[in-house]
Amino acid sequence: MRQDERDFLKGYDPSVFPPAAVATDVAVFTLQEGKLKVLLLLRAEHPFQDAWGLPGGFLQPQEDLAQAASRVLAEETGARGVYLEQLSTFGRAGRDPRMRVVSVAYTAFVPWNRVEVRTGRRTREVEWFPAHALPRPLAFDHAEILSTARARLRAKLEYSPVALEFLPARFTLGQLQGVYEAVLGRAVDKRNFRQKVLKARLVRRAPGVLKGRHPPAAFYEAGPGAREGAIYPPFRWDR
Amino acid sequence: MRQDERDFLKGYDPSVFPPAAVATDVAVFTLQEGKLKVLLLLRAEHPFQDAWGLPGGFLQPQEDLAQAASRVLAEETGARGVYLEQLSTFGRAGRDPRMRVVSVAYTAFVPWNRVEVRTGRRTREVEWFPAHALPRPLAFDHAEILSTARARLRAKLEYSPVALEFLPARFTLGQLQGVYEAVLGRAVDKRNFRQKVLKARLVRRAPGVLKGRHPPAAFYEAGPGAREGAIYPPFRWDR
DNA sequence: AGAATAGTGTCTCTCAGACAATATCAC
DNA sequence: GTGATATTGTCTGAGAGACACTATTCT
Repeated sequence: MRQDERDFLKGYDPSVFPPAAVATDVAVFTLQEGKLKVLLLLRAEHPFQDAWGLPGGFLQPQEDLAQAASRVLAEETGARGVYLEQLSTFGRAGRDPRMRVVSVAYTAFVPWNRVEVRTGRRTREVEWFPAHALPRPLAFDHAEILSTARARLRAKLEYSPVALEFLPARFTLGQLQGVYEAVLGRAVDKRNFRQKVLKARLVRRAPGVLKGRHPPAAFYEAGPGAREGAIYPPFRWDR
Repeated sequence: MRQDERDFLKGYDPSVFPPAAVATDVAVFTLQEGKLKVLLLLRAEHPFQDAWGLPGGFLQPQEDLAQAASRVLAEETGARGVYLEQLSTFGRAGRDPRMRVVSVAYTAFVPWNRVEVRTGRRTREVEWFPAHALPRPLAFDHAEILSTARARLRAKLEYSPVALEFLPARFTLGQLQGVYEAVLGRAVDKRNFRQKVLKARLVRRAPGVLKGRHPPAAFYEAGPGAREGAIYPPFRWDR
């Protein structure tokens, strides 16, 4: 071994790497029947066996954090191809009864019915719960993670095009308005809403109409103002 | 051992906790001579010996993440009593040549001269660098952490009272405007600026004036509109 | 016919941003 | 006196938000 190689390794001392496992938890939101819902699973194994919790698991050696989150989500719930965004990291000592675990939480927003959900590994059941009626108690500090995630979602709604992530490529303005109303938890004025999303170029007309139980509604799609986390003009509706 | 205790431990299997160390890195910003600066240290040990990098270190067994960040910052730079905010977590495989390390990054914004900085553990020098003239290369992925931190700072400036964190309890409007100009990197109109911060109640008049090299400037302090991360009316100045 | 939703326009008020001249203090 | 900074007000244009009625489709 050459001198420079020895120097290189000099900084490695196992005693400076105290044991803390790295995990990831994933909060997936969707909109179903006009309500904001979260994907939870009934845990089949300890700890917190038989409690509901977020999909989660440990980081594997060669995996990036986002990859781990994506893999864990797929393994435990079957949901694939979901775009995940890092939320925050939770590492309170004692949050996992087994040992010190630091968990990097991710969130996702998906159109209802775009993800296939099934019961997976370490899981007894997988189910969408209304965000305002979660089962209690949740495993670990998952209640805290979820409340952080909801706060982030509400904030992002006002300055980013997140709302579109809940919808398929083509949607009606009524559906889009429904997303805002469900997340914000209040009604918004239809005329102001339409005027604003169109002026901001958040959406633009797409071909076709949705024939529904009543008058046909025009389809819209993401507009040029909705490019990847853009939309600086903040959105606020009514009071 | 009782059955329930055995059940409890059943979930513990060392093989599911692959070795990844948890670390923390801290990006401290300040304003000095009208320029945004970052606190860096010259590393005295491997890896990246003799390169500049952020203060950082490993999580200790009983420590919360924020505590670890605070301790590491104090040990390596002497800065104490700094309010830290979690930024994001960086965990790309290979970001540390020794082993897999996941780092939870924190940021802080401090008034120039409110922190005592000195050379500390594992450190050869500690110095403030202008944010737009950083030494290269930086250790690990610290360049990426810093650019994320700067982006976050710029965003927060517009909808939160972060700017006040760079200033002492009493300050002049000229100083406050200087913070905005340094972070945004452009000039803002003095009249619009004053009108806006006062109308938004971000600041209010404090007793006294600052006698300087020229006309005395009135002191101001944080106003009722500046309570902990509030200020929803987004700030934008000029173009 | 009735229920449910789609679609549409105007007004007011507030705020963002452009813009310039005078007073004060230290040297 | 000079240089540097403090302080002050008005106008215009854009956007937020309040507000109500008609048309369509399905049952």
